[in-house]
Amino acid sequence: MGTKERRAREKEQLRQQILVAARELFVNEGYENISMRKIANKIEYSPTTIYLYFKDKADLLDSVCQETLLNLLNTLEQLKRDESDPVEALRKSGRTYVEFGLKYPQDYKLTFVIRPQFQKGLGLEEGSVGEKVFSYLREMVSECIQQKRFRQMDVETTGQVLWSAVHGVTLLLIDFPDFPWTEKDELIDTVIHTTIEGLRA
Amino acid sequence: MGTKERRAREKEQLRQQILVAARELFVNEGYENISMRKIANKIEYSPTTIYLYFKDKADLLDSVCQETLLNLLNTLEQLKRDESDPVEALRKSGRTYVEFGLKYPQDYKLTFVIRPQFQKGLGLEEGSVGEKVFSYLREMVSECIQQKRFRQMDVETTGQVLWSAVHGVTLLLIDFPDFPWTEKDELIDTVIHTTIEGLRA
DNA sequence: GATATAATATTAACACTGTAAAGTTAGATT
DNA sequence: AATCTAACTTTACAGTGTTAATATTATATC
Repeated sequence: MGTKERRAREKEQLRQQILVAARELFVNEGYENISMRKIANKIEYSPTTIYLYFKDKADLLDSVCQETLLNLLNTLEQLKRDESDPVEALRKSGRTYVEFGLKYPQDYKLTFVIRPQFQKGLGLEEGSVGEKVFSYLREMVSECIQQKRFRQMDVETTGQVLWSAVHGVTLLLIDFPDFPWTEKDELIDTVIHTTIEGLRA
Repeated sequence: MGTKERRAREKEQLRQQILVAARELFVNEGYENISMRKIANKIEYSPTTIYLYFKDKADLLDSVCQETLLNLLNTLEQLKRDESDPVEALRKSGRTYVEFGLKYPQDYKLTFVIRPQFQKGLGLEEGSVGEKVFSYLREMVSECIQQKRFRQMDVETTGQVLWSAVHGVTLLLIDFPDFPWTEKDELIDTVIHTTIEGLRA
């Protein structure tokens, strides 16, 4: 009989329900302004039910962030296909990365800034989604170096330099929205362009 | 009579005492793990006394961060003097900035990541310490452009690109200490070097 | 020196937090 | 029909930021 399967499905459904509610609340009101009780209210369960699905609030955050990373990975991988020039591909990926961060600013902060504060292990372990995102970057960079479009530098270091640049501009734009930035798109393009020029052979 | 002055001095002393205690606790255990009661315990006053000196916890954080910015500004300005080559001066400033962030990682995060979450106005207003830090950067950049060592680009944009790079690498190193980074000093140098190369004329 | 005044600090309280432990209920298995 | 088990809730605890009311202390005035 399929009752066990149905039950398992229902359980997974509630888990998802919690995740959806938590993400929406975290994103709209900030992680520290959201209590387990508020999440519970939203899904119409008692607060402690959440603890049957997630170890604690940090674990719930963790799961929300895993989803965000998966989301980011999918967004990036949609690009990869149609592009012969590896440098151009990298530029586009950079833009997409920053745009993702700005489209979901709170998700981005949650994943790359808030979560590390609560969760020690950074979620970039072998086989994790985070690791896949970085692998994606590594491959593109590797291509650029192999085709001698970039200086013959360590692939890892090169990737990390690029990550620093896009991460930096993303966070600055998110955190200081009132700062008199250069027009946003221009700034993003310039950051990416400058970094890529600096890496050129 | 100097009693009024002495009183004012004493009041300022307690204010400082609170700030010192708050910074130490925030930095060692994280902003959200520190309660007003814990700060009060440390200085051996009742919790509500703090509210006579600071509007609320966010305001207290704000003041701590102002000090951090002043600290950063002083550290940077100590460099400025002895350096004829503006590009080299900029490189050194970049290194100093990142090193400052890594030396006081929690202070850095508090100032540039946590605070914006609570305090809307970013503390870069006219005449503020934050504004002075950015002015410092602007001047160095301006020098590089005027001497045609950099591309003839907008000074503001150029500064923002540099800020993105150093901010990015600083935060990544702080937030993901377990990531298999390239050797730290090498990474920092490469980030700064790459960005500067990308800006070169 | 006694008293009024102002500055400073404290106590008590409120509504809320994350979460552990124990209690309840509904459905499946025997 | 009795029992077991998984899912969920109730209750409780120790701690949170913050406000209002109160108490204490130090100074100024008489």
